Amino acid sequence: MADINVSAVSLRPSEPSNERQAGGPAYDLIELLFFAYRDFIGDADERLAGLGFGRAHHRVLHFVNRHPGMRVADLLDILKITKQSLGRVLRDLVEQGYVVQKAGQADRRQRLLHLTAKGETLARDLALVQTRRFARALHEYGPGAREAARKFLTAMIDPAAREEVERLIARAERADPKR
Amino acid sequence: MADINVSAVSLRPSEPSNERQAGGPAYDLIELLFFAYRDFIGDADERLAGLGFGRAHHRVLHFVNRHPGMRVADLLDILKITKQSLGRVLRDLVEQGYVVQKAGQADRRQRLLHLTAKGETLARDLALVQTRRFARALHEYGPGAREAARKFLTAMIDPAAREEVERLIARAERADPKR
DNA sequence: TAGATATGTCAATATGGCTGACATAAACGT
DNA sequence: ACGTTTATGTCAGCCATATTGACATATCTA
Repeated sequence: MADINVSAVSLRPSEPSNERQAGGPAYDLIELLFFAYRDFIGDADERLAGLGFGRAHHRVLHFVNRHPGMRVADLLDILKITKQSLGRVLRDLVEQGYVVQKAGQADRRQRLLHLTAKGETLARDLALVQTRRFARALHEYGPGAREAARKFLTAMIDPAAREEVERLIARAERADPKR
Repeated sequence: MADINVSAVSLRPSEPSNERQAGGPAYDLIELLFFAYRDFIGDADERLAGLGFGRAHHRVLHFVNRHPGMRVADLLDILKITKQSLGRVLRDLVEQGYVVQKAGQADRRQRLLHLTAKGETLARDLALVQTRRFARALHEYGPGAREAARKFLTAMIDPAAREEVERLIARAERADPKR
């Protein structure tokens, strides 16, 4: 592999040569993100497994909690899965009393999604263990750490999707400005 | 949900009240990490799909590339999957000439894993698109960004697993100090 | 030589994705 | 008012990737 660094991208162009080499794949970061996400997800996985739920259920709980009254189509857009895949987990969640669907008042074709009290409790529990992980990771950095993390994670998202995600978050925060 | 913030964790204890409320779930960060990881993984997914490979193949390629000569048992430990699950993807990769297995010289029961030139090329290609994403996300921060990201991601990993991951990365970097 | 270890493989099962086809109800446009 | 589009649901079947338990083989180790 003589050309190992040919198409390399400089990670820190402003840094000359002191620490580590700037070119070449950032294997360490790739690996760390892999493990970080594995454990981040693992927090919730344990709790969910006890209820017979999987990650698909978690994602639905999360987004419905965060955007109460969202349409099924919105959820499909966000999760980028098919109606059929969503249908299965949504049915589980409705049958077991975590989610309710209410017909839209303006457009009665819509089945607007809401969590029940039971669903909200679970969603919050799941979010809190994950929040605790973020809190621990950001603890030692200064006051700007949270904003920095937010900016960094945003920059990791596809430019095409970024705006949409930012709008999504802004909307949720407007709806619930307390947190 | 009267007790909504009871078990909340402060994200920025040093920050009084200026920006956002410190208590309560960090829904924004949770969501951003979800999308960031989705897109991060998506970079490689596209490339892999063209070859008929999935994420399982990618993980094997990555870790074998990073730790040449690793044992099957080591890989099972890292990936936390079963022998049977690994077996399938490993067979694919061997049959299609991305991975070779060499009997250990000390212990001939071992089937030490190596990438072929073809495998190395693919592994590097995959790593480079992901590196580019990191580079873009860290670009605007200063020279310390890479180390900060590394520290942050490390802190996101389970304390129990952290040491092992750090050892893993350190070992790989010792073996390939150039990058 | 008797275990223990490293690996491989078989059969069966579960989850969570997918596609394509089709159904229903409601809204919308002309 | 009728036809089309939209929002949703559902059926049947397929695929990838994970699981467990059992068992086989080769090799090392005491």
